[in-house]
Amino acid sequence: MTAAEMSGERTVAPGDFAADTAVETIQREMTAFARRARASAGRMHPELSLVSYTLLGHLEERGGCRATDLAAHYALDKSTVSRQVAALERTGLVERRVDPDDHRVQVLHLTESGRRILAQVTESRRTAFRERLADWPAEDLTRFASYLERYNAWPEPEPGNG
Amino acid sequence: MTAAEMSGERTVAPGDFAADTAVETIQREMTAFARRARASAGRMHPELSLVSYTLLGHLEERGGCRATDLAAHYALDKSTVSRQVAALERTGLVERRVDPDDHRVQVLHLTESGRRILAQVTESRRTAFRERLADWPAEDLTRFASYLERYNAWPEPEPGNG
DNA sequence: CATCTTGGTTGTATAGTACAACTTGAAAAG
DNA sequence: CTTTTCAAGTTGTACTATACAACCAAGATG
Repeated sequence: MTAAEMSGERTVAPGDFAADTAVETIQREMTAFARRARASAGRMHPELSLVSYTLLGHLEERGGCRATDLAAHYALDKSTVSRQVAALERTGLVERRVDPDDHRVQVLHLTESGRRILAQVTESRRTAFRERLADWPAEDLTRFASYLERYNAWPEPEPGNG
Repeated sequence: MTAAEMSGERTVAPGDFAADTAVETIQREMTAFARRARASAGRMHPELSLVSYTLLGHLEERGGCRATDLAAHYALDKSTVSRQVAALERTGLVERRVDPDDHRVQVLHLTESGRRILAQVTESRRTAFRERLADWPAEDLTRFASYLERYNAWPEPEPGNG
């Protein structure tokens, strides 16, 4: 056990070598993960890319929203979202309803098919994650989950909209 | 049995709801992170993409290796690596030396410039990560780091070479 | 030598992305 | 009520990362 660990919890300070190497490791591992995730998601579910999956997920969670909201939430350019949504509409997973109060706005909703596919992919992803995490002690899982939430809570700059 | 298990921690079992929601969270947060990482890395360092960065990093770590090794290590198709390396060579960050024992093989090495740029980007990434993790207790950092390593240790299928 | 294997490149196609220019409709300013 | 400004989306264009298939070149094996 390191001195840092023995002395209880401290925040990072210059010269804290254990924390330094931990930061290095986090950086390296997050990078490695990021590099792989897209391709591996694509291989797992050719029918729904990682991006489409997250967009559908947001629609389900929110019960429909505007393209602009998706762009803001996911730090994507509105043109990117426009094309993604167009593709999802073409494949019948999403439908647009013009907001009667503001004809510029198109509120996006999952279709029945969209809901079904999303559920399928969610289930299959869940299975994969479960398998991957099967040997983990429950306490480590909950800690890992909270670390990730905390890590991701950091605000990132947004393109096109920020 | 691990120390964790002895101390009352359990691995995931059906019906363990705390673990279930933790797995959900991990899935959601890893996904969110993966979606953002590339673009955010690109905004941080327009001069060196995430992929190029990791390739250079591997070259530095190994003190030079073959394109095929990079492809295997990063689960990339050899054509992808070929083009990435070609780009890195064009920008003078990498040089190739034909292996005298096997003229098919081109051993890749960082150039001085490559080493310098890599160091710069590493430093700037390190700073960003440090800032982001500044408020974390040291113990959480080391745990998070070890969770990530464990998570990433899971083998993923390789395209083109696997 | 003939064939197989290995390392690498090139042709082609696709997804995802951004930025800039544009359209359309709403809201604010005069 | 115009005119200007703003907001939501779309489209044109370009670029990166990627895969797969077809290929070439050079060793290795029969």
